[in-house]
Amino acid sequence: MSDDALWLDDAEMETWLALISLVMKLPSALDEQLRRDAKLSHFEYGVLAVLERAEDHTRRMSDLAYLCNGSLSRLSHVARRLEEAGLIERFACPTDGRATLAKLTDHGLDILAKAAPGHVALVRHLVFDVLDEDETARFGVLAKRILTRIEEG
Amino acid sequence: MSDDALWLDDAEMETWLALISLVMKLPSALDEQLRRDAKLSHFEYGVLAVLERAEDHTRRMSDLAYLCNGSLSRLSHVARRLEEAGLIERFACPTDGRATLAKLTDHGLDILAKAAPGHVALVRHLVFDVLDEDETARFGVLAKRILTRIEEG
DNA sequence: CAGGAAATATTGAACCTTCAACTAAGATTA
DNA sequence: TAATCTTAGTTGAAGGTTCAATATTTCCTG
Repeated sequence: MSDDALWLDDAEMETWLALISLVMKLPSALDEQLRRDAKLSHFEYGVLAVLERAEDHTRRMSDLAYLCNGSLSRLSHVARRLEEAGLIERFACPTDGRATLAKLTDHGLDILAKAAPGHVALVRHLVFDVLDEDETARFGVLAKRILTRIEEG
Repeated sequence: MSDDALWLDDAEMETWLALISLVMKLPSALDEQLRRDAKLSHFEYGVLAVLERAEDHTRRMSDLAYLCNGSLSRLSHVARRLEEAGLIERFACPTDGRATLAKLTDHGLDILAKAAPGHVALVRHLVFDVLDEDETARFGVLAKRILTRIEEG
């Protein structure tokens, strides 16, 4: 970690304040819409969405946690609630006795399909309606660069 | 809200996944360092940092909540804990009987000063070490544009 | 292959945030 | 100015997340 430059200059501070505000406010905005339209948190929506794209609508808990950007413990609690609500089911992995597989149920797929259009519309409204094609690409590149740093830690 | 384009194209999806991962992982990264070095959450650090820059190290609760990107209720709970820990104090506003003012104590300032270098170093490491001057400016502009949308909602 | 180390997942407790209800004070208006 | 509306803040309960401890299985090593 570079310790030389010990404070942020004005331009850096301006960008940092924008980023940190974005980071703190985007989740609430997404949660609000999903909670209202589908009684799901954004994290729960993410779990369903990842499963929907997975082979046989099934994934290992630990893979799922990674793909959903959450801890395994967090996922485990959420999975219990989703299972109780009948949106997913869990069962032992046949090839690795330690692993648990989570699978999207038909009901879960229904709920996801009902929630998705409103969610996508919001994402488009908040992000892609204000970024042109070029800006979208550049923004993604920079976000990924920061993300890589975070994941290295 | 535009309802026309109902799904994200590949480039948009790529950028969206990067952004949402960033949004979900940055807080934990910041929390971890601050928790370890100063026993503060990032939100608590933000409260102290905003007060430090305020006139007389004092601000109204509602202004503070806005500047910290949190709800007034959240701030109220956090302020109680910070007050119990002696990092801030609260007192009635002399000019508006409804308002409460929060003020950074000397002890709070000490704790903040102890936490700041590590925090800034982490921010620099995660963000500004991987963005040049031009990228920093552009990234800030785009983040602010999205932020504006969120705040309009 | 026995024993220890690492990986996978769950659980309960502690902690934090959100939500809704409530108190109190200032602003508005009839 | 009395009645009402709005603004500011706090609080307790409900719900979600983190952290540490635990159980179980697999992998590795001597």
